[in-house]
Amino acid sequence: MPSVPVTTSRREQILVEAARLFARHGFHGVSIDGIGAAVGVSGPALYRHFPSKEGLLAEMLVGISEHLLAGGQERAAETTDPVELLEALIAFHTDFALHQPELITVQDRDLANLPDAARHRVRGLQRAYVEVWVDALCRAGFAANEEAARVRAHAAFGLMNSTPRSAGHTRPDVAAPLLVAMARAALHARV
Amino acid sequence: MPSVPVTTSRREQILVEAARLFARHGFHGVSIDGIGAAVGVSGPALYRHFPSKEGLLAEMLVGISEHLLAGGQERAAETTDPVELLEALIAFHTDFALHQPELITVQDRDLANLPDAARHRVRGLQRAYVEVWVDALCRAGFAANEEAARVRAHAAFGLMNSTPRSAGHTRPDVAAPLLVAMARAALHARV
DNA sequence: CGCTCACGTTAGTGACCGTTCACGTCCCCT
DNA sequence: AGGGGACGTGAACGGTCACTAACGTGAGCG
Repeated sequence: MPSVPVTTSRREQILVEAARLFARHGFHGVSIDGIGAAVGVSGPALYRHFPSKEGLLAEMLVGISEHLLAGGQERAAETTDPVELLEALIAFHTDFALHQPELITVQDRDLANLPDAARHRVRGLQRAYVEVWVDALCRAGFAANEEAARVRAHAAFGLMNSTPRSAGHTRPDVAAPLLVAMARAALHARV
Repeated sequence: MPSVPVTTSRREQILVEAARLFARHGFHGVSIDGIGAAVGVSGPALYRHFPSKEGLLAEMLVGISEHLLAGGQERAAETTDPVELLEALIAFHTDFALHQPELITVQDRDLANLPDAARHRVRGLQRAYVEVWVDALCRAGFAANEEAARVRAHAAFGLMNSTPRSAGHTRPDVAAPLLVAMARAALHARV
């Protein structure tokens, strides 16, 4: 019983291939026909599955934000000790960044291309995810105040999300412990 | 005698405003007319100063890469001790990222939109800049091999380049020491 | 003065692209 | 059997946009 469904629906195929293309060429650098071709159908067939090109992007980015927030909240619910929680958050986020580099890339490059409603939705989810980190950082005593905690959290994201830049050259199993150690050291660092 | 020229040429105006617009909306999300309007002329006047929209982007990205490489090589020439050199590189890069967040954003988001020749040029310059860091990291004993050093360097860039995400909310003079301390800790971290 | 050249302007033009339309096909369900 | 819905196709449409063309203007200068 595999953790990934054996029969990948057309919808999911489209989402996966679109993510790859968006990551490589940017939202506006990819055409509807291009996405269709990548999944073996052509052109306007996408409109059987998504309301528009922007709607496709919206589903992608909302999905990512929800996944991250859910993972963060799950760890926060399981772990009371803030230092331990940070450790779990680092492991979770690093794992995601290493296994889904395209999603990471699209997430912070093409947010601006979302229609207003979806963009606000994603921003809200992202803010909530950041708050999980900020709360842990404050409770752990690693940040003087929330502003500093936010800077630290974003810096850690930047660090862990660097994988799309150095991956391809590097196997995930060698990069992972390195990134985890670096993120931990950065978050613990006294200024 | 100001360090910034009093009379900003039209060319420079265009480069500055285009950087702001590209950072906010992405290369394909900004029209020639939009750039013109931002500098008070309209539309195709740009072609008096740049051969094409892609040429404008090329000049921008090549300029950034050259600036970073020059700064890195300068520090490397002045400093023999590798740990000290890393300190200088961190200060240099953090300062750039904090004061030019738009350039940082465009640099790693719109590389793919360059024509082939310019893109290879920029990639070469970036590689050379990374090599300055990799060399220092290896000599300092902070990385087991060049592969690990490259991962570390990219992770540090991601950390320092996070400023566009958390800036706007945060004054540079409070973020700077924090980012420097985090980058140092991350680079020194034992795995 | 009159030539030139740097710098603008407005009005096209051709290409691309998101989206819609009219139509076909195959499977499922009563 | 047959009807309907899910899914796909190719053709057309409308808008946007990079880029070009034709033209204007004013400053430097012999």
